[in-house]
Amino acid sequence: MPIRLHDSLSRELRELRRPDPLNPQDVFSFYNCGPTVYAPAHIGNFRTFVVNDVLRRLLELEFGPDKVKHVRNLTDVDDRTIGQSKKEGHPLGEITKKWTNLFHADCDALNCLRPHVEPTATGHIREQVDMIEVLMRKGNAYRAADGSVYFKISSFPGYGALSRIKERELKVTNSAFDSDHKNDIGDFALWKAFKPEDDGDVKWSGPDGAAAGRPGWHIECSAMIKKHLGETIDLHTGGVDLLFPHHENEIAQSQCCNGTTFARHWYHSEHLLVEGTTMSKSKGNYYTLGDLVAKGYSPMAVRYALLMGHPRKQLNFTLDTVHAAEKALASLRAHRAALAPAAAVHEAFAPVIAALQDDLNTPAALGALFTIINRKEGQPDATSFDRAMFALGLDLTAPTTSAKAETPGAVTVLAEKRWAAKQSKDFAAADALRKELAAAGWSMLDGKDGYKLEPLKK
RNA sequence: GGCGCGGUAGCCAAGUGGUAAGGCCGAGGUCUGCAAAACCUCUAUGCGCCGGUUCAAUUCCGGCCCGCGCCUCCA
Repeated sequence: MPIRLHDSLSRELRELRRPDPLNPQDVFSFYNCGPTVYAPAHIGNFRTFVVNDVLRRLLELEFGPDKVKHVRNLTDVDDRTIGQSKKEGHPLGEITKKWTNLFHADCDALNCLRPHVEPTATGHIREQVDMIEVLMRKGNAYRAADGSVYFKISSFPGYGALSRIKERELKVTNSAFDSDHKNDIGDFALWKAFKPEDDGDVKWSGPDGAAAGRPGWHIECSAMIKKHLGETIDLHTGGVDLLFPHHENEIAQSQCCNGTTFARHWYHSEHLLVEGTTMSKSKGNYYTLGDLVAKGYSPMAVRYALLMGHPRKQLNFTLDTVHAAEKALASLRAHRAALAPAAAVHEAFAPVIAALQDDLNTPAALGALFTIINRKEGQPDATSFDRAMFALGLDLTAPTTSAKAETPGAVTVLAEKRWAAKQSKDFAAADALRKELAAAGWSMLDGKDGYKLEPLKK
């Protein structure tokens, strides 16, 4: 069954290209815009990366693990990274390394497969400069008075196709425009001239005829895609917010530079909302993975929660959502353990994969999963179940409560006392101690030969 | 103002021109000193509102109301 995916450019459901099975060199090229490493990524960011991870897994299942090349970049130089570097008083490279490490740890905890290549903007300055020089030679870019280089959108007739920018009335506040050096409000920076007051010591020598400085944001993706995946790629993805201007600008740069179609297929995942609105620190609804883990939720439950909504619809994330996810996951673990190796029904969980192949319908896939599990007749096969788990990226062996909070000594004392009371059948005392533990925020789970302590949720 | 998306049970959320998946919560039950877990059963005569098309609409069309996102560097 082919994978059908919504294409942001044509706005239609289209089949993904299948690599030529007769040509071993032919692989499906997949680029996913990655994070800017200047702060911890929040769960909204991770929604996009988790959705893309499901896509990656689906592509591997469908085409074969060696027939997919997945590239995701790290933006390690821009206003925000430089700003953070100045704020913390550490070199840019040190700052971006720190946040890259956390990003990787979070991705691992969320069971996201590592991309095959994870290029950085600072690692590809030469490639970016090369492209800018080509664009200048071809008349698609010009040098501004301060030595910056801008892309001239009027030189690219196809500009705006992705975002339908021409049909918009730009809400223009001219203040930003006036302080710039561009000829047209829509022109964007390919190369930004060095400004000592803003940029600290971050600069590279620029394209011929331009000042020293650093690349603009959009060019990095164009350059890294060209280097690692080629001039035309099969699939380019990201969050909806990247549609304009980022992806629009990438198309303009790449197509003017290379003279070829940039991406055959575009896919954008929608935003995550928290308690019905966008995340922001001031609203107190801004969550990182670490925040949720600190509240006692497991990363796998967060992943599950992020898959509970259709990727192309805004998903309203609440703590109840993660709680529901945690419970659902526990149920899946129990069912997996009960599956017999010898199965009566093979490929029982194929509908789960089918739902994903139909425009990455993750909530329908999860629904199908439980529908099959709840069926009374027939014993489904574990192999098929595991395949579905792989596609969704749900690792049922992952710890249920990660990074368990330290148990306070006083709580341990109470627990020991209660266990002793229980062993001596003094149930009244045991119950009283259970209440004390609950008051302290802990729950005691009795086992046959011992107990476990868990912090109460929320 | 422009572009786009959405309004389905207490919460989250699929879906279909023929009468509403699934998860959570809740209720009842089995089991267990208690709790937890597990298992069983139940939980939307209705899918924002008003019209229209149709034998039949939550699903198509029109209008209205409400919410959300984007509109130059935010996944």
